[in-house]
Amino acid sequence: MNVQTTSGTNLGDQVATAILRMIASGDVTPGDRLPAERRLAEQLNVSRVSVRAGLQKLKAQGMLVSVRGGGTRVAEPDGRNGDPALAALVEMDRGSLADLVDIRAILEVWAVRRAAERANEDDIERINQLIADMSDPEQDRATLDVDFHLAIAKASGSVVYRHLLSVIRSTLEEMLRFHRFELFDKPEHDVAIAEQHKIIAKAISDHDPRAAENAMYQHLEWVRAHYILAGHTNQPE
Amino acid sequence: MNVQTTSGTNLGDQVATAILRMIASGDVTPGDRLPAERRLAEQLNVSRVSVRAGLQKLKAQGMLVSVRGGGTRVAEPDGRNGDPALAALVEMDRGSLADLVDIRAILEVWAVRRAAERANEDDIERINQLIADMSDPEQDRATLDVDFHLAIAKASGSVVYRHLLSVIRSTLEEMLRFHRFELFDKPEHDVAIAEQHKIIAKAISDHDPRAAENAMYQHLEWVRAHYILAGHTNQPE
DNA sequence: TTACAGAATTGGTATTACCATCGGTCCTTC
DNA sequence: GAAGGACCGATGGTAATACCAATTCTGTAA
Repeated sequence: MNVQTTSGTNLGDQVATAILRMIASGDVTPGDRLPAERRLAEQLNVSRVSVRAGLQKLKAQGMLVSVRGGGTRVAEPDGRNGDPALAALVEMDRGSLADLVDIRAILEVWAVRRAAERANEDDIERINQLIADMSDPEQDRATLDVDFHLAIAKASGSVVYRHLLSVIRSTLEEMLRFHRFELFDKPEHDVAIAEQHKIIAKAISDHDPRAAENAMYQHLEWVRAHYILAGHTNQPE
Repeated sequence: MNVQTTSGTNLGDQVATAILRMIASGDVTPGDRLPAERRLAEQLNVSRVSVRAGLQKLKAQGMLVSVRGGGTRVAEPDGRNGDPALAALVEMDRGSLADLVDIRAILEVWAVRRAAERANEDDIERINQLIADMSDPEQDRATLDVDFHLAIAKASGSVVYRHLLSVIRSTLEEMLRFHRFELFDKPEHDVAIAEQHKIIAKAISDHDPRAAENAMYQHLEWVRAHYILAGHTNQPE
């Protein structure tokens, strides 16, 4: 096979699109190991240098993972890393942190409406299971909270949303961690949050988009008021 | 200088962080040309292969731009290209194209509300100027339409929003172009769109967030009905 | 001063070689 | 027969060298 059939200016990019095609066409699925570099070089009729250039491009985007001696595999769609450019922007302009929280909120509201519309039995079961787990004092609250929102993301049935959310979420977490925001975990808050989560879960189970949207909005407003931006204004320092 | 001082497992990543440091410290600013690959290899005491690996990582993230014979430069924070991972997702699941349009819509609604709240004199003047230009048959409609939305993005005063929008927009355009969607440019549509734009512009000028939000929502619904998804369902082919 | 030709610089590709790590095979041992 | 370990091949990572293609710089001539 000759790689020249693909468009692009340099060979590395052409190799990247060739690999991308393999993934898009389903020849290799997440978790699969793709052909060795030397073999790819032979198949695509380019040098190993160019193959590595193409692979490195995809690895930098988090689509592939290589391990020395073990091969190169297609990464799971989850666990994508954040957008470095976005992180840089937020870093340069601290005020935009509030915007990021804001935008994430409207995306979550959108997602929960979709989830109420499209959620299947498995999704609903998963969500209700998480709600039940929250009554268990043994479980870790923070993890359950994240899982709850991830379950909604999955129930929304939109890979695009899941991707955008993961990008925003990781950037958000990175920034919050970097600036040492304290997320005071008061026990009385858990009760309120658990109650809000229950309302959201019920709306999804009932397939009531309007109610779900509303409940999520209320929840996020509550969280914003009590946690992240408590005492912080929107002004750049 | 020895690059071993930086953390990381492979040399390419260490080179990348070294370059990142140069940018972060202000040694090189956007637009500047950084040292040639051979020189970097010498300075960092690694081979040119490793230098290229590091540079390619940053280039894949859109932070650097190389031109054969011209050198490698730090990219401007604006003009970032889209998210390849997002494009790949949409490519794999054509149905998510509708989601992308949907999400862009709610982001635009959010932005126009912010614009109505925060727009300053310059922003409003710019927007009204574009509205005026739309009456000029000499001007290119498509360009003006894009500029109009960009002007609103700027007026929103959120760099985060501008970044996310540019990511989504470029992916959207890439997909639409790739699948050869026809954007029928009927003259009678121009009149309707111009009218909708005027309403949006007025709401921003009046600093009326509610009205702006509403007008933008109406506009995007109209566009969706008449253009992009006309005759296309949410089913993968 | 301007215009152009040529040299030097720079990123892109190919080839070759070797190292570090992982995976599976095969042999030993109990 | 099963368990453990040594071994060897495969694979990704790094290096050195050479050459190509495109750009940029430079010096000369008009």
